[in-house]
Amino acid sequence: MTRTAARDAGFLLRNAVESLPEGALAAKLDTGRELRVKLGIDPTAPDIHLGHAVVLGKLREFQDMGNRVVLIVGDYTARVGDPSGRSATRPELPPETIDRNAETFKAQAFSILDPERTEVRRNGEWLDMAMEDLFRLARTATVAQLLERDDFARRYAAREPISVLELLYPLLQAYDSVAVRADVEIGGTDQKFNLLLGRDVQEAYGLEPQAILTMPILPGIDGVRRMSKSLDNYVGVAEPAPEIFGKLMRVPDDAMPAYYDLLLDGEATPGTPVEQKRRLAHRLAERFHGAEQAGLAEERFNRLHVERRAPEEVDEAILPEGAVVHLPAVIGEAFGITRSEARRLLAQGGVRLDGSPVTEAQLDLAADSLDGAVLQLGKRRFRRLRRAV
RNA sequence: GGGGGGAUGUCCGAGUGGUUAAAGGAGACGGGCUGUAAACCCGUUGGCUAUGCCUACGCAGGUUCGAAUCCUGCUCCCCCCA
Repeated sequence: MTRTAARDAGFLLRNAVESLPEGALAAKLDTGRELRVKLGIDPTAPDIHLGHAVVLGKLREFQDMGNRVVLIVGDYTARVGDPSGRSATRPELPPETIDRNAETFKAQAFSILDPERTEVRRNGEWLDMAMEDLFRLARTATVAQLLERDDFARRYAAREPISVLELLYPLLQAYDSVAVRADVEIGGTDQKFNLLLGRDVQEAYGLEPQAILTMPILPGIDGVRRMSKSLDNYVGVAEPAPEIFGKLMRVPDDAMPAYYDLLLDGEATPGTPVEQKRRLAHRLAERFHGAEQAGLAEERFNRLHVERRAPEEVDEAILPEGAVVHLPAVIGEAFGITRSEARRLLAQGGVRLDGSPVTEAQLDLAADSLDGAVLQLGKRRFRRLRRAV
């Protein structure tokens, strides 16, 4: 074993959960050849978020050591739905949605990965196989083995439905490893079972089994559950800088260390919690949008939440026609909420016009008086009103 | 093939003929406070041409003055036996 290989392996493992089998990763690195490091992502939602960024960041490290990343866009497996960590069967997605997501996904992934050392593949290339080939694949595992998996075991015990299709999912993912001849496969800890199964299946197909590497799961901005689009607790890497900044400012204080560990490489975190969080928000906004945008995002945040003023740039909303307009209707139109919601917000003092709270008594207003005014909903939703032309 | 259980609002989950737009919780939103869109406290949470009206408890019918609650058919799900 060369010292470089051992050192690289140590570096790669520093913030990982585990790599199996023991020593396999170092041995692969020791071969000195360009390794094929696989990551599969199902484009069930269009955006890459910080949870993905953790794993993609790890792949980038592999690339920087001269290895090749094989990014598998699971256009085919997305139609099955990964049951990992799920308590229920996923809804089916129409193929057009999957295609669209896949494209956005690829583009966003390159904000982290080095395109020169990345091979992007869609697993529809090989998973759209003949029944005969599926038989061969299906023979490589038993039902008992598949039911070993945590989530299956739990759902089975709780008498919740598990479709045969879902049961098949891990095998399909495993077959990806065969198809691309992966040397290493990366995933979150929730992927451990699938990753390990990849080894068995590769062996069954006469290939050298991959080493696996699992990364911790990044908590979402609720600080509790995993970051995920469907739980709506995510920060997308393609979101505007002010969104990234603001969302990160609301992660609970005690979830901050996880973010620092996994996204900022365990960088030291001096200062009070607010200062730490500001730095976290700034650094990540900067990573995806550059220093200037990050600075502007922070200024905007200060303006909104420290100084309590409207931002400089406010989207416009057109007033309904007529000399007199009904405020709930204006609010509803401008922010895309129902009029009933607008009325409730009014009742709760959540609506301001040019900074002053609006009371329920003033529901019908002259359109002229509203032209150019800034309508505010809560602390952070603003629209500048314009008369209909 | 036989038997049993279930489907409730964004989600989970009460409710078995009448103050039920439907308990409770989660989430979300608003307000207060502040060190942040943290924490904590309070409130709101179907829609609307709004002191009222409309829609809603898997789907379609029916019984009744009145149904989420009873009956019939259908769809889907779960369990047990074979």
